Amino acid sequence: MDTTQRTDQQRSADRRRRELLEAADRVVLRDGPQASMNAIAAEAGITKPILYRHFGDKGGLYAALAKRHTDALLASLRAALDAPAERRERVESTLDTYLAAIEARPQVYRFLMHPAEGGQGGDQGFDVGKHSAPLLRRMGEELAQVIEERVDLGPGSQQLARVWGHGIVGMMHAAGDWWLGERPCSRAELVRSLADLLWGRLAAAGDRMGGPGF
Amino acid sequence: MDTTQRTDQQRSADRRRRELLEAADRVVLRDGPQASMNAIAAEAGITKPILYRHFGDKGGLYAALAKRHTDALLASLRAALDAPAERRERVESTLDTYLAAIEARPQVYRFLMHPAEGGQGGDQGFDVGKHSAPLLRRMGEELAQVIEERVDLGPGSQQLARVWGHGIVGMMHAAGDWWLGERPCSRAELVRSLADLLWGRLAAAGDRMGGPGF
DNA sequence: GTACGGTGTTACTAGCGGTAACAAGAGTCT
DNA sequence: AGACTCTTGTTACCGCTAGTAACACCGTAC
Repeated sequence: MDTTQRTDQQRSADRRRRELLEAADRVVLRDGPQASMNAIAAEAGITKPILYRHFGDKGGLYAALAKRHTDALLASLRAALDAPAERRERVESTLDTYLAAIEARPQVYRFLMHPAEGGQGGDQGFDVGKHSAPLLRRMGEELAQVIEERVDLGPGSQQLARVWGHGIVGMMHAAGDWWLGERPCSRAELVRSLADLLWGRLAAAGDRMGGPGF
Repeated sequence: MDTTQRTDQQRSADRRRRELLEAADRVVLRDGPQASMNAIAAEAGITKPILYRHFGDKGGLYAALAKRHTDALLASLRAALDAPAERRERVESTLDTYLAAIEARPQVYRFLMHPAEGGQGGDQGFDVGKHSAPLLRRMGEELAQVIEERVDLGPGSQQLARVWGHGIVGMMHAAGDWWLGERPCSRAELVRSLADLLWGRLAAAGDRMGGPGF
């Protein structure tokens, strides 16, 4: 009686929540990250207070929205990361997966990473500053875990793996961001270049002028 | 007559501008990145429209503010980057310079990188999203130029250098951000770990379980 | 019937970025 | 002297935002 009622209501609420998130998604993808709560509510065919009842505040809505995309992206990355292949191949495949994702849906990516970039109007966009870090952090921790599991780094391996995880994710992120804006080369070339960097080609290359003393 | 007059006025305007920027700096460092134009104007002892006459809009003020810090940081980095030392030493020194800077003035750093992170109030903070990229971009391009000048990368070196420049800067940034938040190790250890990563230790390390086939 | 929990609305607050309109001082030209 | 202009400063406003309070409706349980 009470239980079935409750579950029914809960289900209904969950479905509604999903609908609202999808509406928010549409608006954000259309209007850019500075989409207002009013606009999202209108797109969902309702008014603001309902949105606030479901998500608390704008940050809550954003967090829910970001979690969806982040989870999806992380799942893809995990697949590439855990593939039964050689390390170099796995690294390249992971890089490529990430870059393909941001290439395929740049607006989603920009929304997750850069709060209010597009649009000429006011700048009260989503306060993604508080949340973009968590995305990068999650990716960094995930990668760190995989590194620690699969690579033999000797003593201090856990700490080293975490540094590397966050570092590599940052490299991927920044390079991808720059590449997405300028498109100076193909995705494959970018992947190769980054993998080369991780493979120590910087250390292996010779100096261009004079000796190391100058 | 006209010229001296003009230069006088220009000088006065420049001085005023600098005063305003210093006031803005104080407010941003005190109130966090969500400092309002009103608050900055009040700190400077004036009212909003003057601020707008000097900087156009909030983005302009932020850009001016960011340029000061960015220029200072870039100058330090250039010094470390151009030092007459071996490559590994130069890399470590540059990493350390950057990390020391963000360690010494985390509030400035957070302001430059993360728009509205602190504070519990409204989220109409500085719209740094539009401008944090430029900082990373500038660092990336700078590093790319140094790499291209000093490292012999064979054909396609320019493009490779740019990819690496942005990638390394991103690595430094993300790792530094994470490190600043968690402080899991000393600065020196972090520097060493990152340099090791760039030196190909990831590629050189052995697998932990099974062969590369699993 | 009536009380109730959920869904929805309208109407509002407080604060933001940004601007128009106006006032006052200082130097300049006639 | 008086009018003209330029800079510096103000007050008062606009339109927008996030977020909230208060009220209305509707199906169900007793």
